[in-house]
Amino acid sequence: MNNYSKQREAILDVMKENLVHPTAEEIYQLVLEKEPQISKSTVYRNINILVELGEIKKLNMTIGPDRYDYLYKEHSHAICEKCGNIFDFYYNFNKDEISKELLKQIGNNMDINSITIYGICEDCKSNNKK
Amino acid sequence: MNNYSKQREAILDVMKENLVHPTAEEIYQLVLEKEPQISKSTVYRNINILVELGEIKKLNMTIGPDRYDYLYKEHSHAICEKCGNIFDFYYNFNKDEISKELLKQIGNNMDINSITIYGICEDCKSNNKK
DNA sequence: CTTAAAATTAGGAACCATTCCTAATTTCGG
DNA sequence: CCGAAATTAGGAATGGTTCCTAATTTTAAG
Repeated sequence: MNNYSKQREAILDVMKENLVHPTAEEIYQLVLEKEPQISKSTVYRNINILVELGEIKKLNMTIGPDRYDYLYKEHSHAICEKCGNIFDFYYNFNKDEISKELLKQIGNNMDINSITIYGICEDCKSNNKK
Repeated sequence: MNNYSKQREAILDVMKENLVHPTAEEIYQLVLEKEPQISKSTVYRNINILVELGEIKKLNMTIGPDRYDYLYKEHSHAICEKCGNIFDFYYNFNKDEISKELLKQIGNNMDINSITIYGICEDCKSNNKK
């Protein structure tokens, strides 16, 4: 099972130890502490491989660079479109019913990977300097 | 009310006429037909202004450049993380209950703007050349 | 109208995040 | 071991987007 390169292992370790939705750059900085010679392209390449393998999840941001999440436990995300803050939360979406609706409406039997809430957080509502 | 520049009007018109989730580049190409001298920076700047004003919505993609949607009617999106296809659909998410859960779990009274499903579409499941 | 201030523009440079390229190194299977 | 396959470091290249500037357009007031 452990047939990853040590660089890829180090990246996955960083993700497990930092459940804070880091950007690729932040992952790179953290991995540097374990593997000081690692290159940024290796980090990007392995992040993509880990996403492809389903080990980590890419979070699609409205602002700023993409972020990544280690899936220690199933959860959803609520993302503030103004400040980019990501909140983990649990909600029992009725995926079966949503799947059925999708099939009915779009004629496509999708596999649902995740459900994300986009909105405006409390701070951004009150700090509304516009 | 019509105190938009003609360039901004043209962009909004293009969005109303093309409910196909275009990228910024595609919007630029379409607007060129109406305003042949428009520059790409004007398109980007006005897209951002229209998003800020809530006239159009930015869709956060797992792959490829961001896409935009004119909100002719409230709907949700199901996005394929592999091919980037976007499907419009209607589902009566219980936003009040979700809001309450968010407040309880993350202690933040967010305004929910949209709920997006990320998954793998039927085609990408069967065309799985991996 | 005239005019000054404010907003917007075109065009291109700059920027940032990410991917691609290459030659060298490491890992894997037999 | 040994050859093939995978991975790496490092840097160049790319793509998408934002920023800068001087010129133009729009707006509001007189």
